[in-house]
Amino acid sequence: MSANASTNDRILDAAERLFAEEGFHATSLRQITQAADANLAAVNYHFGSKQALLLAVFRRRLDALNQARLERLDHVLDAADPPVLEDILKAFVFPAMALTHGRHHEGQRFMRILMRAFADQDEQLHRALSAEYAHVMRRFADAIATALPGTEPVHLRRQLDFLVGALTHTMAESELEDAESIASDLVRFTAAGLRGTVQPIARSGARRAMEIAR
Amino acid sequence: MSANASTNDRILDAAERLFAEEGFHATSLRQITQAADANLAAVNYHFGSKQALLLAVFRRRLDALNQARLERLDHVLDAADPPVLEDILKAFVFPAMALTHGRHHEGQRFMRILMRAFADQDEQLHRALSAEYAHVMRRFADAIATALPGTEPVHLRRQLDFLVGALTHTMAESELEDAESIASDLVRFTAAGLRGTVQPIARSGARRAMEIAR
DNA sequence: GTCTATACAGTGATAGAC
DNA sequence: GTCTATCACTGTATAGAC
Repeated sequence: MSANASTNDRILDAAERLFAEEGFHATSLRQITQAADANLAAVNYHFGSKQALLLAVFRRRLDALNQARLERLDHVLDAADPPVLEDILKAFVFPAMALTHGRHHEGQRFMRILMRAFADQDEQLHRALSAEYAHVMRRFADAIATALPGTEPVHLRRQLDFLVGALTHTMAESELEDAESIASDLVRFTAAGLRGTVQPIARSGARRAMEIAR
Repeated sequence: MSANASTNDRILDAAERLFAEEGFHATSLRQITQAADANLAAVNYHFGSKQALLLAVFRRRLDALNQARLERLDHVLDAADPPVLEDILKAFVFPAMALTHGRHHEGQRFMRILMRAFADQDEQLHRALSAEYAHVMRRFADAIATALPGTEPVHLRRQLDFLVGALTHTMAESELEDAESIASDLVRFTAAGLRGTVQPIARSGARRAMEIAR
């Protein structure tokens, strides 16, 4: 299958596999190009640098992940109004878990790179990805605000960061046997954390109107 | 001050500073030894490898951090019986935050390396540190179980992992201006998460005895 | 455009002299 | 203990072939 693929794709596939198996820095471009049946210089030609190659590997997976999240979120928002908090959180957590435990072993590998490189490295990659998927975070924050009216936006963004941290850490850490059970725990934990720390905004006209409307 | 220190310490100081400023892989042993006024081969002589040097840098800080955590935990457990959940969580979170925002700028730098290398790299460093400080995690898990009787141990360990993930992610991410406010949010969030997801153990003799004893 | 061969400066590590 | 010299290897850049 990868034999017929373009050089670009063969390099991406080989890089993802090797990064996950050996680690980013432990993998040399010579290993990658050899596995991809390409010339050493092909990496710099197609991607610019080793760092940029890593970014491309990420993007391919994260695009799919975040699209799956948003689609699931849409379904949740269509199903109930106001939406159920737990369902929103599941829409965020479960596609990530599915990625690591799909039938393709690649996904499982991938999340280890994700977790590792999410923190590691050059600041650039991290900031690039954060900015690229900021709109996903905002859509989830908005949805949660709908499910939990009266939430202070600043605190909500922070708490979403708590969730992201817990999720990535757990996924990279756990032995991945009982991933579904862990995901459920995380959703329950986060829902309780959010419900328990709702910061009602200072009483304003809008807030009072909302109370009346209920 | 570092002029009178031993070669070993001068290397550690220089390495910590440079790792934090430039990143681990971006820092060469030649830079470190030059800054430490030592010979290139001194690193391998004193520490064995660049990786082992990083581990030594970590250990020096984490020993202090976890000792501070445990001391504060002791005070909490002495102050009230059963202890207050929030106080236990503060004992875990605040020393970490203080480390990043101490008057010494080193601390702030350090936490960025921590977060980065905690995920990155060789599995070895990560596992080594996890094992080394596992007893700290257990003491906190035990304390929380005391504050929230009826908690299922398995879920508690998981939730502590949620806290660790959220903490490291947030510390590495946040702009560190309002660290204290973030730390408070995290404690409140985690406390709510824990209280909201207490999994009472299946009613057994032990459980019933506990209820009677109260 | 796509790919290749080759060169280059810099890396971590090590063996052996002092 | 410390230092010098040296090694194999790295990511990157470029000139030129198809």
